[in-house]
Amino acid sequence: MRKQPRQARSRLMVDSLIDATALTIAEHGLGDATTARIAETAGISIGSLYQYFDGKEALYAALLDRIVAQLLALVDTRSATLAQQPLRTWVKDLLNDVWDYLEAENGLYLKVLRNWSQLDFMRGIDALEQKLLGVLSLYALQRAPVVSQADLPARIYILINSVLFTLVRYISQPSPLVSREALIAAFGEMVERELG
Amino acid sequence: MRKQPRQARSRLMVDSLIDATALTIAEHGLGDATTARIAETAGISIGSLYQYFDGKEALYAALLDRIVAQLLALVDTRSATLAQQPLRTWVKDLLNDVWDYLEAENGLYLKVLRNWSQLDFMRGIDALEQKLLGVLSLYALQRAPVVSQADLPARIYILINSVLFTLVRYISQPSPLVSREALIAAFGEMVERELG
Amino acid sequence: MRKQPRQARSRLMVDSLIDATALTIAEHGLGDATTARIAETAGISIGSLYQYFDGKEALYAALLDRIVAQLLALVDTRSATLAQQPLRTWVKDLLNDVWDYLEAENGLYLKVLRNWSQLDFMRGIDALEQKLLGVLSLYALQRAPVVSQADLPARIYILINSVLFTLVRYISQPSPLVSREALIAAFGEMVERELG
Amino acid sequence: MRKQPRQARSRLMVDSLIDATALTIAEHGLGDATTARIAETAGISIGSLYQYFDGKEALYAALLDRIVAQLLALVDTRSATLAQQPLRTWVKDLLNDVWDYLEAENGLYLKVLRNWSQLDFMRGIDALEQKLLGVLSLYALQRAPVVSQADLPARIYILINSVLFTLVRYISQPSPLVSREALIAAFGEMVERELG
DNA sequence: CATGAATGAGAGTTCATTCAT
DNA sequence: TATGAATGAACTCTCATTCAT
Repeated sequence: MRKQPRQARSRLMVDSLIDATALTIAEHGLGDATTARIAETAGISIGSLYQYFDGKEALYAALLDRIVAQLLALVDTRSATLAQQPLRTWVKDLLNDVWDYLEAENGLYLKVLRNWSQLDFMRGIDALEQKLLGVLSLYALQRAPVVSQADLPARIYILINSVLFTLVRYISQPSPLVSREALIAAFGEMVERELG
Repeated sequence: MRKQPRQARSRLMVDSLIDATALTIAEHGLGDATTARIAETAGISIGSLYQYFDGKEALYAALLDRIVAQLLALVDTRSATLAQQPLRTWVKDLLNDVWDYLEAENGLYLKVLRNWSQLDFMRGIDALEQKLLGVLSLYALQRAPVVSQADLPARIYILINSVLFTLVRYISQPSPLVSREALIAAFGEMVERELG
Repeated sequence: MRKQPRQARSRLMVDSLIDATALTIAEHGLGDATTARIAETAGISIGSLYQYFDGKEALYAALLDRIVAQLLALVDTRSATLAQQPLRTWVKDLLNDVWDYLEAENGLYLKVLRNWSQLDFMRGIDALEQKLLGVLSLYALQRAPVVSQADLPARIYILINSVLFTLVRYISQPSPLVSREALIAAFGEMVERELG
Repeated sequence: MRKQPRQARSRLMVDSLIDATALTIAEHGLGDATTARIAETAGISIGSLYQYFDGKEALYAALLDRIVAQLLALVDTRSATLAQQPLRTWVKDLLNDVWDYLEAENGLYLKVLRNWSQLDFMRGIDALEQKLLGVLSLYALQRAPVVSQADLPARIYILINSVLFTLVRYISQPSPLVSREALIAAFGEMVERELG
């Protein structure tokens, strides 16, 4: 990033450009998301775009960062209530949060994610994985400190990836064989079974 | 495909071009896989490339088709032995097959898959999903015909997607927390638990 | 031309290729008349095309030659009767011949001529002009040997060009203001007035 | 036209590109008038060319429009004096104007017109025909309101086309049999005879 | 003689990026 | 700081022509 957006105006500009990037990718696809279109969507000139971002790649990185940050925030918000309810319920609530996030604004972020390559998608999931690993490990320790924790990370790893990828896949391309409720319920049980 | 030149030569050319497409994507990424580079990798002229394929998109589609076909073949080959061994073992064997396939030739197909956008990746998985749904449904019916089959498709859907995406993710970017054996074993158990 | 088409087979081939050239230009326009399409229309391979013609330009030249030759033949055929009827009638008959020729086979040659550039069109008209100049000069000399012949060539030049270009224009893009009969009649009178 | 950049600069650019298009066609012929050559002749980059025109066809259309507009302007300018002189003189003056226009700048526009296909050439002549039809019809009505006007449009149609096409042909490829003066004089008389 | 696969120069066009204003 | 005209490398794709079979 070329400048530190310390000023309010800068922050607005940067946010507006990331918004525009998401909108443009969602509407035209990653391949046809030109800098010109992004700048136009943001309502600024191409020249200005380059004052806030080093180029297209920086824009994409910032968008991915934002999505990850927002997903992390969802987990953070839910974390507080983990101790007060069954794991299954907590998972369901969290998944509903994520679902709502992905479907918000006409599925804006979902469309972005669908255009993303596996490569970058996976890269972005790292942080999310770390966060959930922390939250769930703590939970497991408190509830069942006796359980051998040797394979706990492995289980959590599998669960997180399974749930996340399958969720994105389902929302993108829902199967007529499964309802949203059934999917979320199944995930809730699966997590509880593995960690409970 | 534009032409059907003399059978044998043609198939060789077509195969060689699909190979070249995979190699080029693996090496340069999808965005920098130009027709010129693909033709060069195949050792032919651009003009010839266009005698066998209508363009870049046709090349990509053919590559995806080939990968899906080969994955389907793996499942088909394993299908025969499903009745003769525990589901858990069968799943492990199949996953090892897939794993080997994805790692073959320096991870060629894995690299291709990583560069693929979520969108197209999912599209290609459809056929695989159908096939496994058939195989596993039959198995479940024969083993436990009593079990309520209402949510069987849902369970299979979740399992297939969970396993497949997580597998690609892990092979692409292995976690130090989980070993290959642990992952495969965990999947084997997960499948058996859900369908057994 | 690469070979002297002395043999019957060769003549057939050459004619067939010129036919194909005309058909292709008429259907696709000059810009999209590729050698591949011409060869395909002629029902032979591209390789064979190059055995009979040096290339695209040679093909075009041959087509133009044919059209000019056929127009010349029309004049020749009519020449015989010039002495036996009023000039006006003779002109009308000739123009009807030309008109029919241009409209024959779905306006094949007309379409070709419309796609031709002014440049080549004019080049081809030269021979026609010479021929008509000869025929009409002779006529004028015999009928009115007294008339000062100083500006006879000029008049004939103007008449031929006026009639020919306007004819092609009208057949290509008929004006609702003028009927075919009116146009031909007007030309007949114009010629008679100038040379009579 | 893709953009309307700051008025003055834009018009200059657009005009300069149309100039360059004419020059390039005149020098290399229509078939070899590539966008690269046009941009080079205009002294700008290809990218800039595409900021002002949608492509080659748009450039050609603009050039044809300009030529037609300039020919129309010649007629307009001369129209004022039609009532004050013999028709024959007026026609001669107008033809001299057109002649000078076509020969200006080393015959630039003449060369362009020669390279044009009959098809497009005719299309462009439409407007000219309409204009002259108006001017001459008015003249004919005022001078000889008694004359049956039924075939006036037909006569004018023939005259305009005859004169225009023959003029272009002659300037392109002058006949040694006819002088410029003789040609123009002959046209003057022909028009007067038909409409006088 | 006939074939048609192979060639590759060259076409039109796009777009990330720069920089004078 | 904002602008957007200018750039030109790079892209996809075409097609006249050749030549081994």
